[in-house]
Amino acid sequence: MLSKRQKEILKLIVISYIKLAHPVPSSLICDKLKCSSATIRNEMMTLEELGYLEKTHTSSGRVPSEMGYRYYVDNLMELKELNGEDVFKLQTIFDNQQLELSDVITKSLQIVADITSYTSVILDEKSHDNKLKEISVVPISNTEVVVLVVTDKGFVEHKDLRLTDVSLDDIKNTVKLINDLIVGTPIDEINSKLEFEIKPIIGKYVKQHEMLYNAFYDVFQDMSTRNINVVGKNNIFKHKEFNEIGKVQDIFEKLDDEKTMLSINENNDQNNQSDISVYIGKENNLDDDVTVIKTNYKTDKDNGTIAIIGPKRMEYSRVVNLLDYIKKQIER
Amino acid sequence: MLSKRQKEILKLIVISYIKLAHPVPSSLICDKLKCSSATIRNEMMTLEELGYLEKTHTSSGRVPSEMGYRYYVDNLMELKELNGEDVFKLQTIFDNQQLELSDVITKSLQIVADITSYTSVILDEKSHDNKLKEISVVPISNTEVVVLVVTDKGFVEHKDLRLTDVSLDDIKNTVKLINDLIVGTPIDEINSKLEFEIKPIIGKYVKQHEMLYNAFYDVFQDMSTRNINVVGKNNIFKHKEFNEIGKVQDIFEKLDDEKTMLSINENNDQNNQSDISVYIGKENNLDDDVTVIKTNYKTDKDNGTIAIIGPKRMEYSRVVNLLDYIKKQIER
DNA sequence: GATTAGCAATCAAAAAAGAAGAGTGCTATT
DNA sequence: AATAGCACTCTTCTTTTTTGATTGCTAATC
Repeated sequence: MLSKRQKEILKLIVISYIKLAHPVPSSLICDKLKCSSATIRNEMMTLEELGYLEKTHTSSGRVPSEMGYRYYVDNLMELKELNGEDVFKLQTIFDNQQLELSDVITKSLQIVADITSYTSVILDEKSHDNKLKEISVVPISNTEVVVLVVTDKGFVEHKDLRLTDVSLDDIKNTVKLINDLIVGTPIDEINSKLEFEIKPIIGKYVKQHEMLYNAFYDVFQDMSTRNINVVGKNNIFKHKEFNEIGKVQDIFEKLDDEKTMLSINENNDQNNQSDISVYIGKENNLDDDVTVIKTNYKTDKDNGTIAIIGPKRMEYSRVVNLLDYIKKQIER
Repeated sequence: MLSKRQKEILKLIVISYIKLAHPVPSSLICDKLKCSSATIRNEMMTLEELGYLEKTHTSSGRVPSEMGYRYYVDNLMELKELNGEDVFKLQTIFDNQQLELSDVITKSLQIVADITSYTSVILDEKSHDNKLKEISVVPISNTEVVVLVVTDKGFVEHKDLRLTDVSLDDIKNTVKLINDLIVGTPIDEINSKLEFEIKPIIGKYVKQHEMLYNAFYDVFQDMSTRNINVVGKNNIFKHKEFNEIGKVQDIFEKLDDEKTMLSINENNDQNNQSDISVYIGKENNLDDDVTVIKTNYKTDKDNGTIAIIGPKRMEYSRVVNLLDYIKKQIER
């Protein structure tokens, strides 16, 4: 258990380090607390022994350890009101009634990336909980047809079919079959229905049924994959912890890697009242030198995760506030 | 006018420098030509005076100048057969009949980026020469409607409309109007027709006509913008000319900048038989340290530009060959 | 007259050495 | 328990030295 003064010192060190990006010397703390640097040094020593602080070399100031950041986030961080300017910039997005939900999310996280210099991530299940509403067929020439798939929440996907392989009638019949039999089915269950209910029937009377089946399979498959959107990647360059070319490359490659990015959504810890999770350094699967702050959102149309990635030396409270604000706004 | 031997030496220096990424010493050349290093040094001196070569410092080997690269590309480069392995990898894409054209282009340029370690760019006019084929309306709930716009070449765009603002009938009538009056119009001319032929009519009887007009305007606007697709950005990290963090950042920012990327398509020089253009260093608008090699393609569906971006020390002949091959394949 | 051998001169890059400064840990004192 | 004082450590910056690659020039050779 840390003493009150120890907490105070830890907090000041974390805050100073976030601001200055430089190991914090005892002198800097003793200015703010009314005691001498020697006293602070003693406390810093014990905080280091306890694992909350680290040194970069024997005679350097102190830097928060991951455990130190964790303690700060869990116990010391104050969530003040969101900065007025930040709110103002975001509000222009939320007030714009013209925008579709997905645009609102992207644009607001673009703004967060811009104002914080961190990197935003949006993971959404394009068609979570969407059900097939209607498939329509639009012939566009003698040799080509466009098939349009619409869900009950307004999500649309399309696919071109060439008539060299299948006849227009076969397509129309197949689509009618799908419309009759599996409209209303959730998107992620459609492909099994397609296989067991549609395929056997079209198999009988459609010549190139294999090809037709594959085309629809692809469309539905595509609809049920997750969307990954990373905004403000170039902000990575702005932080001094990533001033080494190999480091930046590493992170860029991870930001481009689907598996890694989808893993942001995985370890959902429930024990968090505000529903915003912070993963510091080794706690995330991305990179030991970054922190990921994320939250999930649910709307009647969509379901997804938004996250901010930055150096461990991140403005934790500001980012938590921003995410919280955005989450609430998009859930309205 | 360069002597035969001077050409030989320039060519060898360019090739060696491309391979070794290190100023080329006279000794390296005299191994290949049968004469002494002193002779080569003399020739190198005159080539430098003429502007084809440069030194990094007084006693360094020689590096091709931009003029040297230019001379190499215009006069010395041999376009041998495309490497069998390269062809093989690409062929798997072109042989796949299932893929849509845009996927074929993206995937083949993805492969080029992978095998060369350069960066690929695809600029396409989504709906170049596309004409409006049909607009259809799919109601998806009591409060929401999806409007689908399809062109004669199978390009699809959609837009969600909320019924809080406009009635379903108003939408249907407007769509009928558009279908009756401006189907067949090229996409990039539609918005002026929309303004002068549709807006006045709906203005009379639709309450929220402004909002409805804007919605359609947005869709068509969106359809007539150009698509920019950059593949293999992270390959930038792999070249030693970009081993400085500021340099990489610069290039990344340019690769993300629409204006800069669209400018790749601008200066079209016709005097090039093979239709493949090479812009070395200052010749391009991107960055003095890169070369851009590009070509335009035309198909019945689409019209666009593909380009490869790499260091000036680029495998010119290989890239030209690859682009030429891809261009021919997609134009089939 | 072109080519070559030989050699001093040049400069980058790497390694070593030195100087300055920031900040600590420890000890003795308040 | 808190503090003043000071030697010690280690980084960073600057300077010097060393090494090695490669050139340009001169004089000899083909």
